[in-house]
Amino acid sequence: MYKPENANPQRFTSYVAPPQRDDAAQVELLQTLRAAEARGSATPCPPLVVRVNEGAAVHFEGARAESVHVVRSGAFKCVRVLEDGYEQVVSFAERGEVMGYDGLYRGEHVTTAIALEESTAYALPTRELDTLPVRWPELDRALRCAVSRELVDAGRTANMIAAVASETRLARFLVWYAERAAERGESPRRLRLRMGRREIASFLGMAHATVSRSFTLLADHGVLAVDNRDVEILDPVALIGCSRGTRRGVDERAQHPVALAMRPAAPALLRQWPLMAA
Amino acid sequence: MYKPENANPQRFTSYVAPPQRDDAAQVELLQTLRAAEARGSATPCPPLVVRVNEGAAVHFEGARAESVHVVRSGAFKCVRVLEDGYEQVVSFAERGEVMGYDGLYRGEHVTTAIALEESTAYALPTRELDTLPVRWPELDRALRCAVSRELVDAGRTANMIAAVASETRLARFLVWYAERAAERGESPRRLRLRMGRREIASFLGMAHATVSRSFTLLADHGVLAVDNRDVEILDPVALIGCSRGTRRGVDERAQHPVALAMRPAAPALLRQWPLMAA
DNA sequence: CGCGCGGTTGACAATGATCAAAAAAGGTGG
DNA sequence: CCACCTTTTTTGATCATTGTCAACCGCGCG
Repeated sequence: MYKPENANPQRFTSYVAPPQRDDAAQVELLQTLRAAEARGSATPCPPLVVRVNEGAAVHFEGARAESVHVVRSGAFKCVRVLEDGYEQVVSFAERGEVMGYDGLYRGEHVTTAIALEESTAYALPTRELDTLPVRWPELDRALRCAVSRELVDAGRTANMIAAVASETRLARFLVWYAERAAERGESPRRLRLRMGRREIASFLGMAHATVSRSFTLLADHGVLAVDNRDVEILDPVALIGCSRGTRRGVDERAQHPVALAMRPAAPALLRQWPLMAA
Repeated sequence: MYKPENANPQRFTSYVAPPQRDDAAQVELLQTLRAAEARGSATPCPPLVVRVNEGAAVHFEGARAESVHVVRSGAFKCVRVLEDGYEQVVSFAERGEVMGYDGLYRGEHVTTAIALEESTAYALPTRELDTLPVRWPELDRALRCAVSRELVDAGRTANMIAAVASETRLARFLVWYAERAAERGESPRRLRLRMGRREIASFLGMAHATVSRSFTLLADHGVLAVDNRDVEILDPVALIGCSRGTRRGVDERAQHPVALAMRPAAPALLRQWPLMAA
């Protein structure tokens, strides 16, 4: 999915506040990583908090992996710039998600983590990761869990990209995004996308024009109400149906993919989806 | 990428040897996880070793995540079965790679790990993961590193699937596969694919017919010698060129993608590729 | 020997990438 | 507040790529 139009890699001229030790952020960090029991016991290592504004990066592809980051507020995209300058979005991260853990393997970050808006992140020095379990067992456990979640998301990402139809890809993306919103306690129906069409396109492995088209297609069928980056899910059942991407039967050949997806999805799937509870 | 032809999920009738504690496997496990310094210090937790033959699974999607697995020998595929029965291959794992770590997040495995041939794996009980750092620091560190590697691979996977041209996808897959072979000390030029065309297709998000076509295409151009699952890389430079998937310029429109990829790749990229050393 | 399976190849329709341009949104300065 | 610029998004038109269907081949196995 190379698009030469995208050939100007972002220049990181934006302001990056120098990281500072922040005692008050201790409990926060643990809570952010959604460890249920965040005991405020004293730890010898108050976390670093980094503040960046839109377009700035907390770590760079190829740079020594000195820390792993946890999103505290805002949103990030993790990208790799390919040889021809195309910016491949590998993942999106919001509150509670880990970025840069993949840098531990070789000691170099393999992605650049760029803020999509004014954001903050915790920085966990990789040096201190070895001793973390003894110094702060709860955090260690929470971090493990968060990394596991990254792997889950990676699998889902593959699942999104691998889908045949472009509407299916977008539908899966939206379902995923809505679930994440629900997990953060936000509305799973009224979504505010933190990223542009081009970034969604790069993430899903398609042309940005096709992303746009898929949005309008779903909107035309009454599944979504799209207002730029504000997306409202009008018909969750249809969206899920579309995300399931069932192949058309031979006899249904003439019909439209989206129309076909309108038939109700499996009840089991629906029940476990937060959208349906709302 | 749904293919109804693939709608018969594997029946797991194959033999699975009951796991057994194996004292002798202690050092092995550490070495397998490629920790440089594997001290043979006594640990209170001799690893479990599981033996499976082709088609059998070490863990199932949806089952309680009681252990994380590390491949000791052989090869595995990690799959998710979608609602319509299509088997999506999420990852391939060979010696030293971690499977099922994504199960920690929810306590349930999200993939089924199926052996592609007669294989063995270590099972690390998730219960013991909390105390692992104190009981066996080296292993903990090695495991962290291996998990990090999984994340790196996940990013590369996305990179493979997201590529536009089918030959590019396959080329990236082969480059990745060759690098892994090299890391395991095997030849990076003579590859034995452990998986079938259909599994490659599912992994790369394309139709199996297209995978087959891409193989023959690369073979016709002298890049590969393909004999079923035995693939020899005849022209590494061309393969890398193809994997870089540079878009054709406007004037080169008439030429064939593979032919265009024949031009030499960036020296920096080549130097760091194990193929070129051989 | 026939059967089934995995792989290859052919033909065809259609999806989506690409090129291109218009329209909308956001930001800046008068 | 409006004109003006840039960026993002939408929409249009065209054509190659690839998914789909289907036939065929080679191989191992019962």
